[in-house]
Amino acid sequence: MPELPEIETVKLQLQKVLVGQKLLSVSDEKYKSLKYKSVKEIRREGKVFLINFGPNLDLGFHFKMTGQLVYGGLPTKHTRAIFEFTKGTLYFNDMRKFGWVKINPEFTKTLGEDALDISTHKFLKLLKELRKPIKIAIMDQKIIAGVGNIYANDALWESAVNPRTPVNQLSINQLTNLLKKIKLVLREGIKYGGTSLSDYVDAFGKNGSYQDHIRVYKKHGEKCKRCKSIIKRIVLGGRGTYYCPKCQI
DNA sequence: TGGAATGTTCGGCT
DNA sequence: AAGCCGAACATTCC
Repeated sequence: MPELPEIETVKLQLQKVLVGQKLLSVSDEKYKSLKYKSVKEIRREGKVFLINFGPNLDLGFHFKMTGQLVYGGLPTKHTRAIFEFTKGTLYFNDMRKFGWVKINPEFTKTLGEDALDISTHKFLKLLKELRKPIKIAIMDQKIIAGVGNIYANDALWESAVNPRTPVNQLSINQLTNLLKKIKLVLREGIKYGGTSLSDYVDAFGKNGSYQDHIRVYKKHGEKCKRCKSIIKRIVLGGRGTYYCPKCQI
């Protein structure tokens, strides 16, 4: 469950059911130090999901491409870790095995400020000297944390900026507006419970519905919702990139 | 069959 | 230094 809105959706759901519960059993020895401890807090840092069991004791999950964190039900063919709490069981499923589950992951220390929280001032300061394409910059987790391919494509379409434009060629106004649009599409993603195009399901195994509101991601060959030109696909930084060649200059 | 897939990291080249 | 590219991770789907 890849990007910020999907992790945030799971976070909001599990906050309601997991806080206060005691961890009774774990599927792997490496998590045994958490046994019989209670969940103090659930939080999200960028695309990382964290369960806190006390001072400096977090269980962190990264879903990478196909991870799922499902509360209740039964294990599946792709279940990689199981955490049994007093009132229910949490399954970490990951078909492609790129994801990870770690105690106190160091990875979170490398993350930039959260995409939903970063100020315009800080965003401009971090970006304005860069010469790399704007899409690469906003997906760089060390710069801002949480934006992945779907929402990066859609935010760039919303702000009418070409994904390939070098950051230092964008005006202050364009960058300011882009940050607004990044936050807008992320909030919309959360509102719709995330994007379920392939593997993502929420903490109760249900699909999100942002896929019904996507602007350009994977829409190549279709008409732009703004100007009716045909959406184009290119590859940028090794990732599929979708944009309107007419209104995203 | 080949290519692509919501993420991240690493090595190598310019 | 900064940026770019391809490969790697493992698996499925079209």
